[in-house]
Amino acid sequence: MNVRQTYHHGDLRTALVAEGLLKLEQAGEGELSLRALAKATGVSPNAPYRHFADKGSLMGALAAEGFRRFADAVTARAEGAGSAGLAEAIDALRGQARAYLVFALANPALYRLMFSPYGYSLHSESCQFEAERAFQSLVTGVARAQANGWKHGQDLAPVVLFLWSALHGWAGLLSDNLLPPAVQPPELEAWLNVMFQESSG
Amino acid sequence: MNVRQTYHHGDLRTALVAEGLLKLEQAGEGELSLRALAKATGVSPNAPYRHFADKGSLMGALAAEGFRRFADAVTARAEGAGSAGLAEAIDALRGQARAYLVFALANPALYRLMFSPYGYSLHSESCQFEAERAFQSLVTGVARAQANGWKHGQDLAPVVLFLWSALHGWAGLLSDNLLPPAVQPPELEAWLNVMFQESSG
DNA sequence: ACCTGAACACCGTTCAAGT
DNA sequence: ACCTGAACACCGTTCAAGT
Repeated sequence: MNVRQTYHHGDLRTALVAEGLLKLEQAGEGELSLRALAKATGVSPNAPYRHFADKGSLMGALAAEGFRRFADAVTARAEGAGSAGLAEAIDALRGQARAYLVFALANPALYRLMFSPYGYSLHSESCQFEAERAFQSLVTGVARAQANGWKHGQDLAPVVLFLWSALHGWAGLLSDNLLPPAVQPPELEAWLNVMFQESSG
Repeated sequence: MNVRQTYHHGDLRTALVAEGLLKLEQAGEGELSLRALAKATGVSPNAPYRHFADKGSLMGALAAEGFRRFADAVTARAEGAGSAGLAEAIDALRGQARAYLVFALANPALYRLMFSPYGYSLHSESCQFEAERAFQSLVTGVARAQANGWKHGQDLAPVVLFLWSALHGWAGLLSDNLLPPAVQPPELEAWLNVMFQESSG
């Protein structure tokens, strides 16, 4: 993007990350190459290697920024609720679930990168930290709901991991376009009801 | 693998698919290149193009074989149960869920390919057909459980898609190694209990 | 009809060299 | 310390040519 006059870029690292986040949602992860990113920031094909050990590290930096925003989005919804009762605890947890899916569906390529099987997040300490922050926020939300009687009598861990599975799975099925052609996706609230509403309603 | 004496291979298409399925679980999707596959079957780099339009079509053929096995695994568990009652209906559905996860965790790279965001399954009609077969089996299972009172009062579609989300998500979280380092995955049955067991148990 | 060989435009990555 | 240029070993894909 930038045409550069000086020999040194100035802040190539930041520029690469910014350009990467941009291109990610425009073109998808498959199109995201080191060389193209270098070209877009007006720099030679191997200049990125002064700032990142390899492509995986650059991807890790993008994922880290993703996890930062993601953790903010998921924890923001958890603040409001005290321990007032079952309805409030479930409402708060439901809000977190909603925030999770809204983020994933608004940033599908970034979400995919964050949870990619290639383990980019292992390249970045801050990934681990931010991912843990988001996860703990879910744990807290579930624990509060359970303390008020929701899914009573089950261990905390399986309930948290089941809820996370459902969120992760729905994010993937929708944003990867995996539903059979004839299937109309339900409203988000109807989908959430399966987890959070009494079945007799 | 094969050293060939004749100019024509004989059944290159089958050989490529077989070799592909082998390499997939050995090396993962990232390592699966057209050229390497051609080399492994003892054929020139572009011989595959006589049998597949492009790499996506070859991947589609692998995914198709995956969906065939997958649909078999998931439907096999659905046969046994008549409409004897709630416990039997839930047991049957739970069996399908178990079969789903056992398949996904036994063939992680194949499962990933089948549900990859790159839409390989769109290249193959048989993918769509077999995927639909597996999906309908889930729909039937959920409908039978609902007819017996499970998740009563909710629409069929959201319940099916919620269950599928949870299965798809758990398969991904486990096989892509996405759990935070400190988190011990629960037993499969404990995880299934969150969906299928009364919370007061 | 099926396969080979050479070529093209891309990759990630490395190494010597420039400022 | 940061960047360039040329090179290497890979890709997917195409096109002319061989059997």
